[in-house]
Amino acid sequence: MSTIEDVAKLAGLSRTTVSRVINNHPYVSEEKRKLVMEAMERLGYVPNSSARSLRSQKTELIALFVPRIMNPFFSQLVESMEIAAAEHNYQLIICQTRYSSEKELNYMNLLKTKQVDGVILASIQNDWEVLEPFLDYGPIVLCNEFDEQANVPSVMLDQVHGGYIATKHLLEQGHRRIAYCRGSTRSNVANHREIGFRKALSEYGIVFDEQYAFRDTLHSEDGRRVFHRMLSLSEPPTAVFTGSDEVAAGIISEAKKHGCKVPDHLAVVGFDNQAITQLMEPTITTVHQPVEKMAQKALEVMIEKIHSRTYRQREIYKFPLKLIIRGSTVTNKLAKL
Amino acid sequence: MSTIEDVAKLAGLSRTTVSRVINNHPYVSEEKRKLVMEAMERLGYVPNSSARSLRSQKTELIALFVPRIMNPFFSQLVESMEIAAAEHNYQLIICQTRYSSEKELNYMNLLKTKQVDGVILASIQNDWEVLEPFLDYGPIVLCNEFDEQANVPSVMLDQVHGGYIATKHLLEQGHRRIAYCRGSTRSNVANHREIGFRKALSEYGIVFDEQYAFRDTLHSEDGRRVFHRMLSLSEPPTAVFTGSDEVAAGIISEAKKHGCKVPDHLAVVGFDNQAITQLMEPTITTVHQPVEKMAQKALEVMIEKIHSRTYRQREIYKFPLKLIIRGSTVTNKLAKL
DNA sequence: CTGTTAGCGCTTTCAA
DNA sequence: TTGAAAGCGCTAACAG
Repeated sequence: MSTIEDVAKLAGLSRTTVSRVINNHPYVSEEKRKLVMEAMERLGYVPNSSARSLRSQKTELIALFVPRIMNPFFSQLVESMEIAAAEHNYQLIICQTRYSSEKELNYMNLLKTKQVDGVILASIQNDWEVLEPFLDYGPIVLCNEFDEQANVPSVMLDQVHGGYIATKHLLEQGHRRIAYCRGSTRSNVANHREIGFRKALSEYGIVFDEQYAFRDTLHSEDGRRVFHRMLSLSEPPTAVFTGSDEVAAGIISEAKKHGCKVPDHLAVVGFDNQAITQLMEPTITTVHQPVEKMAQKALEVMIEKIHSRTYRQREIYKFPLKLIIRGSTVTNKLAKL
Repeated sequence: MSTIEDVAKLAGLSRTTVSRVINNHPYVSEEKRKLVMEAMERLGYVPNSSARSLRSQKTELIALFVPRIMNPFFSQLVESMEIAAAEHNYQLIICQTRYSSEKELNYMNLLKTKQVDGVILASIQNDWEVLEPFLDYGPIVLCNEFDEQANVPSVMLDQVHGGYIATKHLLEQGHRRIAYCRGSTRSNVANHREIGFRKALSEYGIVFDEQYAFRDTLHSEDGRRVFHRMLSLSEPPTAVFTGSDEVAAGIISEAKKHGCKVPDHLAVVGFDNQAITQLMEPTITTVHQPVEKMAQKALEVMIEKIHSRTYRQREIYKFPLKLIIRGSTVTNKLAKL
């Protein structure tokens, strides 16, 4: 394991000069540069990153917080973020909070102990006042999630609009009794979608009926459960807006199993535009989210913050969502038009 | 940003004593320990991890190489591995090779530069002789993947058996013209499955017909493509064994679209037991892989290697696979028995 | 253009 | 049971 000292000796120069070559500093003669390069080559020298970090107070590491990776939305976010990070010579440390505020808080220590240069939160499990003090130690950027109180940059999607266009689509198809499935109760993403949902309803003079609301639906199994609960209502809904394609797929699968036709008896809208939407029968109407763009932007903003060292500034970057109409809300004939 | 020095001063003690308290060393009087704890508390002190790493030559970081995260199999692997790592107080750095040997090689420098304590390869893009020299810098453990040449631990699944039981199941259903879809051409995982596939065929006296082989099938779109290519054969297969549930789902979706009944006209076996297998209609017969167990074991082995510092030792840990029979290979009536 | 020197914050001998 | 001091490998004033 050779050090900068070894290289310096072999090249017959000082550590400083070697360091200058490594970091592409100016004021090194071409001659000495060559000497250093050769010595590095001969020794198979690579700078020790702990030493570098200690000295420069930079780790080139960013922590990304997600509830869990298996959720396809977050898989995609992690994938896009890792690619973006690599392009900027940063590495990504993955932290799964598993929806636990305790775990989240624990992972926040990565910032305090200087293990990472910054934290990107794609999920928030604690109140902002709990997280805020960590800004003393490094930048925090919100990605996908959003918090009213947070005095940091947020890169997000227009979830209000997402909820709105999905619901409006169902209303335009003539539906009036529309059920609503959302994920985590504390997420602002879900809150915003609900606002859009209600806005569309109210434009059609419909008052939202709480019996049609289902909270904490995350997986296909939840969808199956919801289907049965909807059926058991005195006036079952004719359409349902869900917060995820998996839930939508669960509802559709269970509906078909019980002879309930989609979309004729029950129209279903998903969210995320995952692969499954094109594999189910009928294919699933859904809302496409520009995850890749969001991830890239969040990473750029993070890097900018790391350099500028101004962490407590609220900035909002919002990307649009797009409704993709497929078979689960319109009959095949129409879908093919 | 307080340092160990600040704590020492406030407590009226030496850095050494503070360090002893931090690291739970013996020979610290209860009285001084309290003093130190209080001082740390008052200052909100947390040890700087770069300094620690530099001094102790440990980062508590492990790099996990995967081709890409979006693939549900690897999502699950990453998820399980992160949980296992967290339990052992290690963090995971994610490296997506995107099937590129160059990117893989580039990421290997994390080991050389001491940014991580070890590398877990869940995918191999370079010949072993290229990777081997990195063992001078730290441990490498193979997880899921396997290489004949590699003189390091491998934690793997019995893919030969997986290919065998899946194929045997199809043979038992009476199929004789069985097509075969596999993923990446250089993966040993796929090679092993193919060995199992051929073994089952030969037990039934069938010589594998290369026209039934489809390579590099990864996504549902590939499945759709394969379906059409199978149809165009003079003697189309009556069953197909695939290397992934996504490909299987693509085949099934396309088959249904063209009035081909599954499993009556075409039986399909997937691999991975992903969520989609229970959502498709028919549900998909597949092979379950104990990903979580494998991930845990790989992590344990890695930690053991980090401590023992003996990296060049071949050890094989193999976990069994299980066939899960569903609707895509047996008619509904039978499936319900 | 190059070298000397002083740390970054921590752990660990060694001596008391 | 405690502390002084050395040094992990690197970068960046500063001086020349």
